[in-house]
Amino acid sequence: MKYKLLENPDIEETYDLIDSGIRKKAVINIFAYCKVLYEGRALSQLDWGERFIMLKPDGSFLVHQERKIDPVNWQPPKSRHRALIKENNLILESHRRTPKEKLEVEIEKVHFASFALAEDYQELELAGYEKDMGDMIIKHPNMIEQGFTPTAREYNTEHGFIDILGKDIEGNIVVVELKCRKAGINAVKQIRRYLKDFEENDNDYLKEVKSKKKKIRGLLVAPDINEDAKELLEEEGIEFKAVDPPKELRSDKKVTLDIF
Amino acid sequence: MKYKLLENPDIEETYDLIDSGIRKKAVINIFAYCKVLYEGRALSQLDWGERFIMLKPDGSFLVHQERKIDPVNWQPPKSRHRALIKENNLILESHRRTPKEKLEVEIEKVHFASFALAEDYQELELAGYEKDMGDMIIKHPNMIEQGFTPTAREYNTEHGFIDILGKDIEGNIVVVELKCRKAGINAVKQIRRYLKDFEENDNDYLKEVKSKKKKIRGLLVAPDINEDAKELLEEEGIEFKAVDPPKELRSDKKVTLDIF
DNA sequence: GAATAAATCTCGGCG
DNA sequence: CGCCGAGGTTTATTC
Repeated sequence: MKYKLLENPDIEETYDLIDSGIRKKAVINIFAYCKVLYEGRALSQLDWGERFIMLKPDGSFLVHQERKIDPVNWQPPKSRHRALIKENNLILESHRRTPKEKLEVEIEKVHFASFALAEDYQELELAGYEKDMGDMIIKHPNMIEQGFTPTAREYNTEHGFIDILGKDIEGNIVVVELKCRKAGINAVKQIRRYLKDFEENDNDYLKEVKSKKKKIRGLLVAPDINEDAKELLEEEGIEFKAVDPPKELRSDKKVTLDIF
Repeated sequence: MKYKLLENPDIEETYDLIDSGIRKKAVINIFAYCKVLYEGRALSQLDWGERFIMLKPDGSFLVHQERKIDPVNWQPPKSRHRALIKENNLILESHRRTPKEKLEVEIEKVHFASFALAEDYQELELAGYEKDMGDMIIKHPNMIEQGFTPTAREYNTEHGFIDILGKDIEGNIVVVELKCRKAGINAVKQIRRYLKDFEENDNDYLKEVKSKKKKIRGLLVAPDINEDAKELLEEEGIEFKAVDPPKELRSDKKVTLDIF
């Protein structure tokens, strides 16, 4: 189930929704009449009122009022949430170890609530960065590996653009994803998604692969990779090549929209 | 209508919901497959993916992914939003003048969308602040006015706690609201709400007022007050008394939960 | 883990 | 409008 939406649910229905939402690692959204208590790096209280509550699968917890960009109360990623029913009210608790802090939301009435599994493989790309790295690799394809030949740039798939598409020395297709900073797990998920899209969609490359018995390789190119990403990488048979971004990367440049 | 909730709406239904939500000054929440472009203090693009979008009536605009407490893209308060339909996709635009910046969200598919008018009269109360001011006034009630006598602290009403309840020299009831910083319009709304709650609910104070033909006065106590607040204050017949918070306010103190 | 630096920092206050 | 300072800053990087 991709999402679930409840209008005017009672406390128990909401409890079940939150509980299953947390287990599914979904994003939970609630509009409710509530009261908030925070104890940790500071101590604060927010009396009864109607707010928007968001629980994210990374352990973030947000309570938004109808003003401001920042939440009025929150808990950072990696916090642990749980729900419980006390005296016919719903209590949402979020804890963190270091520093020790606790957020407690008491809910009296829920207007609507939902959980949703968001498919999102994209990271925000600030202008200029990946672009510079791509330029460098198009210019010097041997940086990636001996005999690599780029065939397309920003190749469109259903879920976004493959940074560089190319062939290796044996004629296998290579799907290259560039990151100018240490690659995280999302970069690997992104390549995995592209490989899937690529294999599911008919295209000239795919015909060639099938007819000539060639492989499709996934290759992540970044200055470094973190532990989580490395694990998934090996699990998925995706490769990694350490490449530092060009040095002028950090220089201030005038960027305009036309680079897209 | 307090809120409206649409499941799996088409682009035009969503457009109508957003349009009326903005006019009603409601908070709008959307879960959708979208793409984001930002141009302003920086330049960024976020390719297609499923995200949570929130538009607030103060002009804030948030795009949340399923990680982090900060939005991946946003626009600050006082931005101007509008929706339009282009080639069967829904476009949400948000502009700001100084600095000039623009956020553009292109939406292809909406899973669910809502607007909601949140009743919320409370501001976050950080421990120690109002408390210190209250202590000072309980100790020296003449600071507020000659002959003022506190009768209750944190007096409970339906919509929160009245900071100090007391009597003036003529025996009229005084509802006192404390702010340790410059009071805004919300402080006045809060007193107005308390006065209403107080008058609607039976209690001993109210009986006394009725039997002895006394008045109920609203009094805002803060170091200063802004123009908006002053206007509403006079309109509502609520009074204001300038009082600076105690100087030790900023000192680090050990605070515990029992102060609430 | 702690320490450090950047951020479309945000938010409030004051001139 | 601007600058300045604080924040439960958050976030990523380095050690």
